[in-house]
Amino acid sequence: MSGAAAGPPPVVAVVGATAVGKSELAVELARRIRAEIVNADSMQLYRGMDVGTAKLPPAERGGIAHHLLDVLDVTEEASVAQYQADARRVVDGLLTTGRAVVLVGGSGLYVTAVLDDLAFPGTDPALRAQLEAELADQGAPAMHARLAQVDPAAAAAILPGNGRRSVRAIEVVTLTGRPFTASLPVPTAHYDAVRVGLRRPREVLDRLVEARVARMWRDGLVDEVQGLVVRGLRQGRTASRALGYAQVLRMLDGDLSDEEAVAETVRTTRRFVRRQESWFGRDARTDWYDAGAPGLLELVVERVEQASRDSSRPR
RNA sequence: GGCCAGGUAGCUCAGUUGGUAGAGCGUCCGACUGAAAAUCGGAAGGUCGGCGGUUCGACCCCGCCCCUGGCCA
Repeated sequence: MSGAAAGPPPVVAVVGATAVGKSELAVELARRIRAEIVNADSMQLYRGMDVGTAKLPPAERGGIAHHLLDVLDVTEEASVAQYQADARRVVDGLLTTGRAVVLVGGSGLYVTAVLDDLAFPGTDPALRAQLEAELADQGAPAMHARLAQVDPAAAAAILPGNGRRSVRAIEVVTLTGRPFTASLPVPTAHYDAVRVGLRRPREVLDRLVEARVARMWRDGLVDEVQGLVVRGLRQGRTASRALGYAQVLRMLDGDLSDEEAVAETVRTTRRFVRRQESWFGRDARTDWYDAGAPGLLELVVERVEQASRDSSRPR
């Protein structure tokens, strides 16, 4: 034991499906390792989207600074590339001042964008709009066929029915003159992070989701959405599609009854949970923990400290 | 007790000149580079209520029975 302050402060990522308990663990962990928290949840970026995103209320943040929460207006479009730049800036700033980081969130691509080396090719709003109009007009298979002509490899990796991805690929090829990387590369770490994955049995998670959605309704999600409509939620391309928000909007339009909106939100959230597990589950660098197990915090703290010792040890 | 309508995938239901069954949702699995709480794909799953009969062959036609709902007594 040669005292503290050997290696660089740790970067810890807490990942896992919705409602598994990431936010709470992140706060406890941050207190223990004297870290600050960086949000990696695409919808918690929005100001005013609190109830429906299960954003931790300030009173429950344990005095820990939370970064990249409430940084977007509901009318602004979220973007991974923008998020990546912001998050990297925040993380680098913290590390520079010797502060540890807990990155927490359920948006898989966002987490990857921060932690791994991933460069996003540019975008062009006008071109994008034009391609999207063509997609709406001609359909996904037509766009895919077009992609096949300019970038056969990308076309092979993108399914014909997926118009969105075909459009983006065509955009990138047109803009850069280079092929679009349609398959995720073998990850190269940008930060030497400890990845803490939280999981629970499906049946448990499904019940938690159900309970969470019911609580959101009780806690005033409908009022929250009505307030956000005034601030332009309907015009917000990304925000208006958030789970729960999209369903309440349809309810306000009379397309769904109250009960149907709740049921639909539960249904789509469960689907989302499965996608999250699919995304996070394949990263072999993640250490998985049963989120319901006693002593979870100690296990995770131990893991982080061990990682710190390893990285400060001369090689 | 009589009449009518039903009984097909976990759920809701399609399925006519009789040729061993489909959809949506759910479930499981997966893809994913500027909307990612988005977008898209694959798979599993059925003694077609039961037993007989007609037929080369029955989810389909005939008979009996069971179950559900409704109407009439």
